[in-house]
Amino acid sequence: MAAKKQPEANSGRATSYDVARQAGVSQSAVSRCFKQGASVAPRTREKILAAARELNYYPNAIAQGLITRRSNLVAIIISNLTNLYYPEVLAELTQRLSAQGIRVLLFSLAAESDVDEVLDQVWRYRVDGAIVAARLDAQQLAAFADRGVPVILYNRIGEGEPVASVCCDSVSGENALVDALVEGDHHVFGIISGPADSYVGEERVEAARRRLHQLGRDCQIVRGNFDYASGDAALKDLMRITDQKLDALICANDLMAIGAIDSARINFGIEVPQDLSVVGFDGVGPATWLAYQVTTIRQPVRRMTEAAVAMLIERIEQPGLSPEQRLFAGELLTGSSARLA
Amino acid sequence: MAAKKQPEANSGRATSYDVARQAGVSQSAVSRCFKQGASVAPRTREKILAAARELNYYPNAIAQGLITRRSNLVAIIISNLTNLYYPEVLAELTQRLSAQGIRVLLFSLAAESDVDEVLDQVWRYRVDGAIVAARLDAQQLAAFADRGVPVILYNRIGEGEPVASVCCDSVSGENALVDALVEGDHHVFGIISGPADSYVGEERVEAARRRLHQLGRDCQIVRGNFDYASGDAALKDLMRITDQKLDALICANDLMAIGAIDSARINFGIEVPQDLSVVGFDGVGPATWLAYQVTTIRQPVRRMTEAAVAMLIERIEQPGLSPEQRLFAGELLTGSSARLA
DNA sequence: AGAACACATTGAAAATGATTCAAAGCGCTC
DNA sequence: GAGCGCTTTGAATCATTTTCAATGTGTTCT
Repeated sequence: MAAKKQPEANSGRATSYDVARQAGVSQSAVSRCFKQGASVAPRTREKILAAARELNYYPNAIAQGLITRRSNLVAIIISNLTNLYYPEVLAELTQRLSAQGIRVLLFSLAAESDVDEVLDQVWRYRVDGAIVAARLDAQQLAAFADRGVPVILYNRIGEGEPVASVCCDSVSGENALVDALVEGDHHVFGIISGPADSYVGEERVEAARRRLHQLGRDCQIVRGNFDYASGDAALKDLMRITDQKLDALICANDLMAIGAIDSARINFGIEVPQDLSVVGFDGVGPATWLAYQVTTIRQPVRRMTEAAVAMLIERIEQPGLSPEQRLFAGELLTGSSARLA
Repeated sequence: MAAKKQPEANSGRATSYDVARQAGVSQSAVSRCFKQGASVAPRTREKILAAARELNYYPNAIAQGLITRRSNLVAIIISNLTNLYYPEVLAELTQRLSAQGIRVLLFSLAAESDVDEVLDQVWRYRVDGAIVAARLDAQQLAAFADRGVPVILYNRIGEGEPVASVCCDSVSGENALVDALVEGDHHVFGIISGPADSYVGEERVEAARRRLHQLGRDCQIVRGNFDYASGDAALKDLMRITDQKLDALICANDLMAIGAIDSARINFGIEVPQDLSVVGFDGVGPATWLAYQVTTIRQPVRRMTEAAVAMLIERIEQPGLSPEQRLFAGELLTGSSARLA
């Protein structure tokens, strides 16, 4: 007796048959007992639950998934987790999905080109849906559509194909930033872009450039890659190639804005915002740190993730739903990294 | 003909039976064809692969998991994703596990007390193993052991139970920091701790306190909670309660060190490191930013994640393995936030 | 009271999509 | 034609859901 360790007869974990035997009912009764809204007599239910507790029984989600064709798994495909903006998004998404009884299968890409390799795994696991914050080409989007796996794109829209998406509006955000800078009487503009393959990066830069153009301002664009070091490097580039004295710097995200601010202050002895105004995008944690207080656009992460999860679940439950695109306006955060009117 | 959209006959995705029919072989042949090292004649393999390609067939990992009792899923349970240190760890872990053909089921906890709720799901999905960077009590650890699910604790050790773990050595790290500060002729020490329920937080503070004591130095400890704002707040507390002029500040992580540095400089006009030396722990991204260059202990994230994944896979494959504890020494990063000898 | 009926419970069995083992098939050689 | 590999097939298995028919239970009507 004392020698026997595991409570269930078999070596492994208990199955619904074990519970059924223990409770003296049929296996299907056990199944119904764990299913919401199935008809089981109160007395039977109690017996079964007692047996289940005793045997430490937990329904096998794998077997459930096989028969119901619902894995209750959602793939989250995210390109660079290290970007300070994404951890917050990821945490929000997983917690919200969890609350809906959905599990997250995480795919973190080192490079965008890995996406095909992870898709292979996405298909194999028969996920119910996917939230993607990485670049998908038309063919990959079509693959999702063919398989009837709903996708929500996060901060990007389907290029070519119509796909459901949740985005923070780059255009209105950059407009607000540019307008504020122009009203603040800035004249020589620089832009630090994101990496070439970044959707939001290109979108933000293009929006800023266009608005500047509308307002009769010219600008110098240099490429960054969203990280701190590239903000520093890009500022150095700008200082080298700009003949007039740089006045205002628009960065495609906060991290580069911070890199540029540090670089200006420390490498060039430029006062921010007195001599140079710097604005970013995202509203990540460090943007609000005392040393920076970046003037930026804060993405409404909570509302966006909430929308993404809600839209995904809707589409899992009603496959035919139209590819709605939800655009959220960011909030202009007036920090002290820019001299505004 | 043109009206027929999906290549497979059924509505959904193709199964091995569909492929078998298409290729004119038995279903088990298809199975073997997708299994590494099974014997299939070259001609048959080709026929099958062609059929599979045509039908867009991907083996159903759910069904595989059911029969093989290997889900190829590993749970990663992580307490606060927003701590700047964890995204890097998470990205490394998922990529390394991916490379080994293992998928990540992510559980992100808002509070440590949620752990029981996610464990329920962990059991249901029959994960092959788990990597946990959250507090597990003896009972929860026992539950893993009972089910034969190997666990690797990340940056914490099993309290009571012996469990496999991968840690960065707090003691040697804090010793190095304290020694450097003492040699740098500091006298009035402050410590900002982590939240009460943080394992590493307590460990680091205790190690620092003990070393200071050994060297005949006293210290004032105030509580923080690992985030930037709490570094600021804790510094304010310290300034209020310390009667002598604070000389050296030891923070349980970099984020609080950065908060304290900003607060000292901006709220109190204290020069860092001239008037106050600040040290942290982790070696996260912002620690190396130009504005901070925190003197800290950098955790060898790559080696640690590599070890965690390797240990986990070993234990999945050989269930009996002993609960090894691997301790990694961090590297002292001599920044410019502390005045050292 | 007894029959008829609605209705909640229950259990047997099929189905889900793979792996795997024993047994049969096939192409050779001797 | 027996013997020997290598392939291939058929059947059993994994743990669940779900359908369908059967059983029981209580209510109402005559």
